Amino acid sequence: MASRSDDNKRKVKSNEAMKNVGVSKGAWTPEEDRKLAEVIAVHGAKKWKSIAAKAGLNRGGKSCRLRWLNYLRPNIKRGNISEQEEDLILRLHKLLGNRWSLIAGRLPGRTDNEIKNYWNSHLCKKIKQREQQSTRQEKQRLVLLEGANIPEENSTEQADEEASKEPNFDNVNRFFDLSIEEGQVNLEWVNQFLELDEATLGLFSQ
DNA sequence: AAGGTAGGCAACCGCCACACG
DNA sequence: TCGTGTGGCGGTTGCCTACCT
Repeated sequence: MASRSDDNKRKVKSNEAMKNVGVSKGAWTPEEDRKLAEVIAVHGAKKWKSIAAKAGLNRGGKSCRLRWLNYLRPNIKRGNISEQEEDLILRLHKLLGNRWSLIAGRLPGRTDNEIKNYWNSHLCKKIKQREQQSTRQEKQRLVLLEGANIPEENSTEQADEEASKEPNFDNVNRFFDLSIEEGQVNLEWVNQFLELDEATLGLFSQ
């Protein structure tokens, strides 16, 4: 049974579709890429709706923007994400969560879309494997502690509570505020936040 | 060789924030 | 101050390809 919100979504969707009547969708052709790049070379990458019109493209402004940012933009790197980049993505994701554009901002030549895709197709699995492994290790540890009757230093509940804490976005926002000179920001907390133990990192270098 | 399946990735969708008149 | 248009973002979809049976 479809919910009311589902119905609303469908209505919105059909309205969107009506707005886009006559607008091309799907994969971009080399010809479209060429036209888009030419117009941006002349007029710059702003006012995407007018860029689409000037290029004579039957595309929406959003589509043009996405194509430019994710594919046509100069100095863009594609594929072959290095171990260093992967490590940085993992650390930044731990710090920021799914704020892909911010993460991409710290990886020159990489796009938010690429990083998001890479995360969803590669790193997500690694994280799950890591979690399963650490759960197993924790269970083994508890069994051993129980057998030896040793009191725990830190309960799993406390650990879970720590892990579920929201990142401090005030600090995060300051870190990514490029208007602030680096020297003015105390980066000590970043170092603390990004410190992963060697065992954790070791799992990703295997 | 043909059909099925899973993974990767480009592109789209919908929401939100902001600029501008 | 309000309404509208546009751009930016994260989530999601769907196509293509490689691999498996």
